[in-house]
Amino acid sequence: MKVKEVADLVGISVRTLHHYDEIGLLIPKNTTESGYRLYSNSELETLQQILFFKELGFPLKKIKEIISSPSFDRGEALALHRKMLVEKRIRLDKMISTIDKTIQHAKGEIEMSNNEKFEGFDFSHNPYEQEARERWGDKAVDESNAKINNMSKGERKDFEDEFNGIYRNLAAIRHESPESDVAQEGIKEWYDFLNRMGNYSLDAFKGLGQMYVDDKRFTKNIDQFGEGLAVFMRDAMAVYADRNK
Amino acid sequence: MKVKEVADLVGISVRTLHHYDEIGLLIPKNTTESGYRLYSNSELETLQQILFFKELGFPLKKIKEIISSPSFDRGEALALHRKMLVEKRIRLDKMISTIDKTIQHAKGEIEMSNNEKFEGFDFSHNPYEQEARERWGDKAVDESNAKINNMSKGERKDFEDEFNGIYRNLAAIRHESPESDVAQEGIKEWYDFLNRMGNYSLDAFKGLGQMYVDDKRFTKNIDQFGEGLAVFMRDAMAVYADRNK
DNA sequence: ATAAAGTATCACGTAACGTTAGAGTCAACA
DNA sequence: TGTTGACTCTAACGTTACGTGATACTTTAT
Repeated sequence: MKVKEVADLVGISVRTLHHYDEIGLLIPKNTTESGYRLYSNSELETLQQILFFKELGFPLKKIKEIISSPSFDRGEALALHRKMLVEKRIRLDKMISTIDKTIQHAKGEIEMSNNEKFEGFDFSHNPYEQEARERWGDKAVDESNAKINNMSKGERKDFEDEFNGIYRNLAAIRHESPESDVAQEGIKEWYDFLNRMGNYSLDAFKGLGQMYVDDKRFTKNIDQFGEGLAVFMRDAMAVYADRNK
Repeated sequence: MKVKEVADLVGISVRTLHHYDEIGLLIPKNTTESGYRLYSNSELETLQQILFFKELGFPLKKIKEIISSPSFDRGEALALHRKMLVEKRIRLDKMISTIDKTIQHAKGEIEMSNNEKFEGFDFSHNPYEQEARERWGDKAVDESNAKINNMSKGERKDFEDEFNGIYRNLAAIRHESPESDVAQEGIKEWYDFLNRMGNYSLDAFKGLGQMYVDDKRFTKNIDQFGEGLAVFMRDAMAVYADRNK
């Protein structure tokens, strides 16, 4: 399919497709001899994913990261999309009921607090970030665990090997400065690994690091690999998060 | 209330409030001696309206026009908001069912056409424009009539006087060129008048003009004010629409 | 075969803020 | 009562996600 066909099908502009090509978000692999972009069926599916993420308020840069990640799992993404769309609908319902209340309020039928007037509006920045923050505490761990529990024995072994490998590596370099290249490379591995499990924003990642120190259960587990590793990781994770946002 | 209180309450940034002040969308009437912005309760309500319109995808410029219009009716706006939010929820439901289908499709359980893959995504530009387009045919007229029927006798008289005045003026200048200043000024009056009734986009306005000629019932009515007025209005309306978008 | 419609690549424009930067303000605490 | 620390101001440049031409080539329709 050529640009305009695609654009009309999904209700976006040709310029938008050009733009997605420019920034490397959706580059059609095929072109005619004359240089016309040709979109395959699979590229249409990717476009669908992109639009889902967009509807959920993700910036294009993030979308690119997500879908071009080798660990990107279409099925998982679809499930997440569904979940977030449902949440969005809940918010919409709240807004509708807020309007109904406001209409009554305008008629002088009921009282309304300032807080009530804005129910459903508190998208504090980004719904995804909100999700991420919810995952800070235990959710992320729970979800990771659930994922691990669903693995076959072989998969689990591979997983644990990789996990331990990263930790051992970090333990080995824990006396370096958290800003050093070697530390940042090690922590990047950790970040990438985590993002193959759950979905961590940089803020969430930073918060997670803080938790390694604040929550003694974590500290204890982590420091088994080497005394002071938790503190080192927290610092390196903070540096990593600040540098990459 | 001071900026940050407001910002935190509604979940937007302080910068956003500053911005709304800069562009004249929401200027707090009160300030402390030291120049701190102070938001009153009524300004909070205006902010609520602004955020509703924003959620519906209106650009700030349009929002400013709407809420600062002397004919802006809070009650009517709330009703419209409600309607559009419900529509948006319907679209969300479609997207959710599209996802469900896609998940099944991914499992190889069902077939899916390209069109199906994008159901719920066809926000061809702006949901508001869609509404406007729906109103082209008769809806606008119906709604205007409904509004007129709800008027008191005095109001209706004023309304008819203004209406007739505009038409008589247009009839008087119908031999000028549709591009002339005098024609464009006359047609602007008509556009403004209509927008005090319903809500016409420029495209809708242009389409309405075309209808004046296509639909003989309209032509007949309009030409009572002067032979050829319908055609003149259609042309002038098209020019006006094209120039102002 | 010639216009109309589609496509391509620059490249500048725009909307709605984000993000410093530098400086004044205010309540609270030592 | 001096000094933080949280908040506020204005000013101005940066950013995201395209919009909007301008100019030139290609394909489709008549």
